[in-house]
Amino acid sequence: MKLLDIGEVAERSGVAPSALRYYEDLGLIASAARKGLRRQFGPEVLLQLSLITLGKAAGFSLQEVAGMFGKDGQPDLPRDQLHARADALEAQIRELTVLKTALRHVADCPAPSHLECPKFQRLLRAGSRAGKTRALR
Amino acid sequence: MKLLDIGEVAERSGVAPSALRYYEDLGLIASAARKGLRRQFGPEVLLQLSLITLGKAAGFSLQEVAGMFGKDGQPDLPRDQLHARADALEAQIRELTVLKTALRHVADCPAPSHLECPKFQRLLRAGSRAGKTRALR
DNA sequence: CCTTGACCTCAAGCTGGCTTCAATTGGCAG
DNA sequence: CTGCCAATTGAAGCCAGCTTGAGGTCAAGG
Repeated sequence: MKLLDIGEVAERSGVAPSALRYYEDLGLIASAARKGLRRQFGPEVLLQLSLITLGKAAGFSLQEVAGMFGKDGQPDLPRDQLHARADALEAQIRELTVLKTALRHVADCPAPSHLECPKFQRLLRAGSRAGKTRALR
Repeated sequence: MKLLDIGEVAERSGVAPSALRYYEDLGLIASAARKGLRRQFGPEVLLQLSLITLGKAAGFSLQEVAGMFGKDGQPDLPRDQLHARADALEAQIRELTVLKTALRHVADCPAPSHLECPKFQRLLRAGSRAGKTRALR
């Protein structure tokens, strides 16, 4: 098994070395060994980093990502909790969709004041309902 | 037109008074008047706050939200930029969908190691591609 | 008129997620 | 063997987005 220098991991994953060390501190990833002082990472960290990056992009904190997938990339949570996460994601997706629609509406609707446009208001109300649902997590 | 005390706005919108003052500092909302020292808000701030809350939930910074909708709730950006925003949102939605699918897969697939499951790897690669696209904004 | 309590301002503090810096170590090419 | 250059550590710093605290104001009810 070939091991990777932190610099190489950084380059391949697009994650800065300082961030990688930070992740290691937090226990999100683990280095396989040391060569002298230097961390040597196994190739699997690249996949784990994809997972982390994806989770972050999805708006989860590092702690939350760590909770979903242990540092081995295995799920740490029971199935029902994972599904609950997925449900929360679905809710967030609905919210984003509302915002997207609202944005396109604003871009296209020639009404003078959007805050008074009934269509727009409906969109917003839908959004705030979604927000409340999501607040539960 | 009836004006609202900051406490009432807080209660109705679910946004803390301190946050409301902070938003005002940033120019995201404006108080219509003062009664003595006390801010008096027009009722339209409630709608504006929906917008702000929605934008935040969608992962935009306050600055970005401010850019999408001025403090009057009117679009501040030219149409094409608004559409560009909407496109970015669509990309983010795709990412979230990938994560959601990955999560459900992890919850349901009985494979011993997900990082080695081909289905899962495909999901992740799709996700990292999306991530690169989105990095452009 | 006096008290109460919601509001005010300004400054400092906090969390998350890193980055930067200074001082040091050590792998490896020549 | 030498010297370079990448990597190491620990502490400090930075930004966003608020919250908290101290000390002050004032509108309204009794």
